[in-house]
Amino acid sequence: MQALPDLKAPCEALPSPSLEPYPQSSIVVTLEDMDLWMKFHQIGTEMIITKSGRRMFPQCKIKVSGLIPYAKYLMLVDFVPMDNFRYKWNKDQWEVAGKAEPQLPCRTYVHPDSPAPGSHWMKEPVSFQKLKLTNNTLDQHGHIILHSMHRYKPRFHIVQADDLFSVRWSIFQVFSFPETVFTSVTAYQNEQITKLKIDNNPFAKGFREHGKNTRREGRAKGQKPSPAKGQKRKLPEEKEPGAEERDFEKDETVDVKEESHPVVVSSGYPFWVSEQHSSHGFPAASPLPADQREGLAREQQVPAPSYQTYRFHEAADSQQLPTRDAPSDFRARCHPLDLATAPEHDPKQLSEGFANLPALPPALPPPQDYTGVVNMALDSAGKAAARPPVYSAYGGEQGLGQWVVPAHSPYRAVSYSFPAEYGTQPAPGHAHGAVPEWGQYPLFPYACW
DNA sequence: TCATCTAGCACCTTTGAAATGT
DNA sequence: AACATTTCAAAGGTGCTAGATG
Repeated sequence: MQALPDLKAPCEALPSPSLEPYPQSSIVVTLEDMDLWMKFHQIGTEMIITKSGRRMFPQCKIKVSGLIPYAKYLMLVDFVPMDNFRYKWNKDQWEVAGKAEPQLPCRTYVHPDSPAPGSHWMKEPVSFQKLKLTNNTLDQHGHIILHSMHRYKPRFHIVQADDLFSVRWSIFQVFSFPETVFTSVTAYQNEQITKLKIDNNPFAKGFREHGKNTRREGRAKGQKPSPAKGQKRKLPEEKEPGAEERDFEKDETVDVKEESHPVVVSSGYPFWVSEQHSSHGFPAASPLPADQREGLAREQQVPAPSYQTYRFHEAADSQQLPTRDAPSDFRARCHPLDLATAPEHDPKQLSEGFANLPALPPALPPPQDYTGVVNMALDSAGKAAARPPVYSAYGGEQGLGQWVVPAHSPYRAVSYSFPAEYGTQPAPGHAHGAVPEWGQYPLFPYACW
C-alpha cells in the first residue's frame, strides 16, 4: 500500500490516466433545490423515518453532466453516518445523547432507471424521490435502514457499467453535499423544520391551509397535546387567524435576509451560525459543528488504506456560504483551510459558533463497521429484477483501489472515483482520530456478487 | 417520569387508466 | 386511426396525536 496522499492539498489531485480511458473527471454533479436544502440545513435538517418507510424531503435530486452519452451508468445512493453519536432534542437544540447504535446493514438505493446511457441521466435532473427511509431493521421492502436520532449524509454514486452485476469491475464516482446532512427522527423535534416542511411539501398542504383540518382543530381545543410534543410544537390553530400564513411569509423573509448576509466562512461554521436560528441550530452539541465536520468529512472521504493510491479532490478552491442570489454557485465553497486548521474538538471554535453549545462529550470510538452486509435496495420499478435484499459479506474484503478525482469540477460536491474491484486492504488510519474513517464504511460493497 | 416510537387518522397530491375531443 | 386532452378514482404521502414501550 502506498502512502496516503497529503490530505491538506486535495485540490491537487488529478485523475489517473491509466485507470480512466474516459475523462471520468469531467463528470459534474449539482444538487437541485439548493435553496430549499440550504433552508433546512441552516435549521438542522430532520428526516422522518417510519417503520413503513418515509420519503425524504427535500428529496435527493441531482443534475449530472459530463457523462459519456452512449455509455451506460448506474445511479445509486447510500447513507453514511456523520459521526458516532446518538442525539436528542433538548431545550430547542440538539445534543449528544450517547454513543451511536450499532451500524445497520448498509443498503444502497439503485435508481430505477439504472442502467441508462449517459445522455439519459444528463437529459434532466435525476430524482431519487422513490427512495424511502425506515427505522425497521427487518425491513423487507428494500428501504434504506437508519437509526433514529442519528445523523446521516446521502452519497450519490455514478457507476459506469452495463448492469448491476458488472458494477464490481466498474469505475464509479461518489458525490456528497454538506447541505444534505440530516438527523433521522421518528417525530419532528424542531418545530421550524415542521413548518418548513409543511410550507414546502405539497403533500402537507392540508396542514398549512387554514381551517381545513377540523380534526386537529378539535383536538387542539379540547385535548391536551402529547406530553412530549406540548412544549415542542404549537398547533397552527392555536395561533391567531391568518397568523400561520404570515408566519410562513415571515420565514421566507427571514431566510432571504439571512442568506443575503452570508456568514463568514472563516469562522468554520458557515451554515449553523445564525443569530436567528442559533437556538435551534443543529448540532448544538455535536462534537463538531456540521461544517467543520464536513470539512473533515471530506478529508475522511478518503477511502483509506485499502487503496493502493487514492486521490481526493475538493471540488473547488474556495469556500463561502452560498447566498440566495447565487445559491448554486458551488464553486464558491471549499474547505481547504478547514481541513488544514480546524481542530476536532476546539472548545473555542465551538463557543464562537454556538454560544449555546453544551460541553462536548468525551470522544467516542469511531463508528462501528458495517457488519459485512450490504443490500442493493432496488426500486420495485427498477430494471434490475426486484428481489429480496441482497446481502453479501464483504467486511475487510471491501477493497477499493484508487481514488481518482475530478481536477476542476465546478460543482462543490465531494467527489472521488475508483474502480470497484480491488484487493483486500487493511483499514486505514486517519489523521483525525475521533472522526469516522471512511475505510470503515461500505464505500461500495460489490465484492460478492 | 420521561423520551421515543407506533399506528391510525384526515387531508392532500400524484398517478395512470379510461373517456372524450381533435 | 392516431394522438392529445380531460376526468376521475385509487394509491400513496403528509404531519398530528394518543397511547404504547422501555
